[in-house]
Amino acid sequence: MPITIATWNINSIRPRLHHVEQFDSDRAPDILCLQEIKVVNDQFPSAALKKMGYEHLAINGQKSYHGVAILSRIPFASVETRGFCEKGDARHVAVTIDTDVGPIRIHNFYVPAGGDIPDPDENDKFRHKMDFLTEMQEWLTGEETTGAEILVGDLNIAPHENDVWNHKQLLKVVSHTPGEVDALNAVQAAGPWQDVVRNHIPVEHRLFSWWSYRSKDWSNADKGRRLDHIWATDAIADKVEQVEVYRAARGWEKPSDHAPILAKLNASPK
Amino acid sequence: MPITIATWNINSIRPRLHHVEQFDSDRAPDILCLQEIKVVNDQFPSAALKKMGYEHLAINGQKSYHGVAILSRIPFASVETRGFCEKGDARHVAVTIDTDVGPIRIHNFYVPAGGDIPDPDENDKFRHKMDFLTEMQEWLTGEETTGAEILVGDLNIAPHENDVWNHKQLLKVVSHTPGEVDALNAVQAAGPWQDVVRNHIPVEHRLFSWWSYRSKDWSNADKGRRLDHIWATDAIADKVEQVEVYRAARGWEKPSDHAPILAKLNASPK
DNA sequence: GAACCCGCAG
DNA sequence: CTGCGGGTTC
Repeated sequence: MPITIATWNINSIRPRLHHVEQFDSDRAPDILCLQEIKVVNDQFPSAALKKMGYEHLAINGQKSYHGVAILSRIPFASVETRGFCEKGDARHVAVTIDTDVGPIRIHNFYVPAGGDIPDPDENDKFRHKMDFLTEMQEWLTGEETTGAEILVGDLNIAPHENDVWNHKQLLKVVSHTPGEVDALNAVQAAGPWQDVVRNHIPVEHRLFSWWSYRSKDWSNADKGRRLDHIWATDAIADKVEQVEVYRAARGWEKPSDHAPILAKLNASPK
Repeated sequence: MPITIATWNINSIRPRLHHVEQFDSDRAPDILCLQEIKVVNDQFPSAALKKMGYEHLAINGQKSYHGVAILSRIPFASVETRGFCEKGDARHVAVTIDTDVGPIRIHNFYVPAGGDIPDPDENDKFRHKMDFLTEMQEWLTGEETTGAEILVGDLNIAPHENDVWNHKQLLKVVSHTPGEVDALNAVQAAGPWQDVVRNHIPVEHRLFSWWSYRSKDWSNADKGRRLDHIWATDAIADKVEQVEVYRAARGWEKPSDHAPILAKLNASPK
């Protein structure tokens, strides 16, 4: 029995609970990592999600902004959260599950968006994004040695040319600047982690996970970016059998601006 | 073919367009007078309403607050709006239609709510309400001599004992104070106008058109007030065959706090 | 309780 | 464009 892991920036859980239900009934992931839940833990709709079959919840919530959660049908052996940049922002939660190929740790990240101007001196939000990536890289260095790890989330960076609808035009736009891409690559090298989505859908193909609310005919115009990622350490990367961007969710009524991404892992809960 | 005229404080047209559709499919009034549309004319959903059969629209809109409109299946011979209290508030629109009993002018009013404290010295909003009623009375004096007129709207006053759920308790509450009732009676005498709703449903019976959002079990508790009215001049009052408060609308999802009121007029468009 | 605005953030 | 929060009005 494979384990399906999904990641989705839900852009607030409260007006989107029904979207989670729909996604669950369409794809039924075993583990669903959410970002931007925008609620404190007490207001998270835990009861409804447990009813849906997600009996195990790891929530790192926050009022109004950010906030991450991991919903799971599989019990957690452990749960941890980490603060970054001494900010008190809820941007990380991790769980460990026990499987027939050993324990697997799953990190769920929400990297700061970074504001409009890609200059740390002019823009505190961009500085925060870059600092966050540095701290992430330092913390995660040598993860591979601890075993099988998955890292998912809204990393707010589209690294490859075909991760954006127009490479040239976006080189100066926050999310696709060379500085950000370098920083993201440094994080990736720290594990080292493999970009398992791109292992299955090579960089020759365009692939997006986010489309701005501002673009009317989003699907036809397709001015998207791949901001959401699923990574795995070498120890587990070749167990990923299949990946999917569930683009349909972007077309639902009052959607999140992000689509969920899924990875099917050849491993069984133990 | 009788003409059905309805009045409804819709509490913002934008989140309530579907309610108008439902009301139209349930009762199909020929003329629907709305108050508190809360949009400027350009943002009024004219296209959708025309599609619904209301090909003739007289809109006096305003950003955020107030705003009135008359939707009609019957063409207008003329349209007019009037400002009150030199405030620039959009609280009045009138149309004239041609019928087999001659032209009929229909006034649509949204009288100021008046705030919390029923004292013009302490409360500018209450002063504005009282001034508005005085100006209304002066302007409308002798309407009867000009022929057949209908006056509808949210007048924000419940004149009779059985127009509120508890007469004694509401004597000091804005909407049912003796001062307001006197002022409303003075307006009514100015036409003179007949309260055609009370012609058909005598004052011995309780009758409400508004229930606060705050009261949970609104229908059972029934702590309502009759703030919405349909009046007619002597020339036309006896042509009113039937009236109804369409209470069902208050029970719909995300409703207005007001229910629509209808009057069936024994006259035909010409 | 439910609209509106505004400012902030994505 | 769409979310949240805080202030205001009805």
